[in-house]
Amino acid sequence: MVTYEFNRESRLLTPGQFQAVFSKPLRFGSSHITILATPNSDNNNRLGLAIAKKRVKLAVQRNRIKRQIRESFRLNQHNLPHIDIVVMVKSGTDKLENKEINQQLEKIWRKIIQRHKK
RNA sequence: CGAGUUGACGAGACAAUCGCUGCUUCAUCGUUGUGCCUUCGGGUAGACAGAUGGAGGGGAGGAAAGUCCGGGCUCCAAUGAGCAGGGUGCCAGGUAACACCUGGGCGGCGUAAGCCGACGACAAGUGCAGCAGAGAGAAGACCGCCGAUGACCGCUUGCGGAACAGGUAAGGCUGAAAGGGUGCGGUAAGAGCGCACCGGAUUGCUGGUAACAGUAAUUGCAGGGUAAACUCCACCCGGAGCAAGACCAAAUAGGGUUUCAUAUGGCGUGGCUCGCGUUGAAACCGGGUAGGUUGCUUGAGCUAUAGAGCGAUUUAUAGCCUAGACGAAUGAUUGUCACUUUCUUUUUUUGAAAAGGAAAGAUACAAAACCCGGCUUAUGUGUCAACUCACUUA
Repeated sequence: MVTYEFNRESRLLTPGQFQAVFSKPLRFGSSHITILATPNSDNNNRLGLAIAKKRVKLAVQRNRIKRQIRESFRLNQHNLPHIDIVVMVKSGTDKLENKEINQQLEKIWRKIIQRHKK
């Protein structure tokens, strides 16, 4: 079933859920973005964002990056296996344009899908 | 038309597709909660929760920022007063309050519109001031001026000389600052020594609510600066914050009460005895973690009209509801237009300007986190209004 929805069930909400991902992650990365992933027991993919104030200083830039990640996740989630994901960001990401962020994310989604098939 | 000042408004627009989050409404479901009925088996309802789907409508700012002031609200503590500590500081008004705003005064800047100012007191006590300079606080003879008077030398015996005693703050030098300023008189030279004007101080009068201003008389001038130095004076201030606070409340562990069961008991240690340790079931109660709900947006609110006031502001009436998220929504992509920058073409041309085309552009600063009133800082730029100066024309 192809869905483009993104509601509260598609998000990591509590510190416990975040800890579960941090404790035994599979790492995927690109030059500016790191993704931690763990298989989950639900029928959903769930997304969590960890955009540190230390890495991206302005609130406006943090919001922009979060929205780009969410949008990309929303459009690609039907291809992914059932996993929990935490996206982290490195310094300098606020200098990237929306298109560049998207390209990096799509690369990572492909990596995850390949890994899953094996 | 050019240069500028002040104030107000705006903060890209529209469309398509895919989404996020509240609200309203419609349809369907109803195995759950809930309501009603009950012969306690269940039946029934669709008001409210809930689920699914559809439709409509709302969804960041002028600074949301910095968290620098002031309040509301909440809890804690409270009878008042004082001390400590902190804050404010020309006057009057506005306000819930303020360090804010308005009007006024004074001082400074600007040709002007206008802008800027912690702008009480050195009276009491204590402190601070490098270098330079003769002297830095009831000052000071370094250069200079004088040498009338007294002493000295010369003689023409009342004049000259020299500069010893001494006089002198007008001039020079030093410094951020040298003990009122300018002019005339005066004098040996000078000096508020005398006078005129200006300034200051004291006292009175006039105007003003006041800050203050004006004016008259008196007084030769009253002994510097610094209080974002301690200090003094006047006034103000209890503490902590929405992670405040209120409510519901799992799982696991533990607490209390009651009832039942029962103790020469059971279990553990141990070969056994003694000894030591430990204790079953049910109901109820309170505390309370995770989590959830609330606080949470109707408010010192906004708009219009009328009245009061120079104004800040305020009064009355009418209308309106305008974000409430919580690992944190308000978006993404594409297209057209607008805007900015760059390049280029044509026309007129001294420079340059106008029109057209193309390319590029997270389109300035920056995003709510309980809510208001301010301040400060950031901000590509656009529109409008009032005013000032200069130039041209009449």
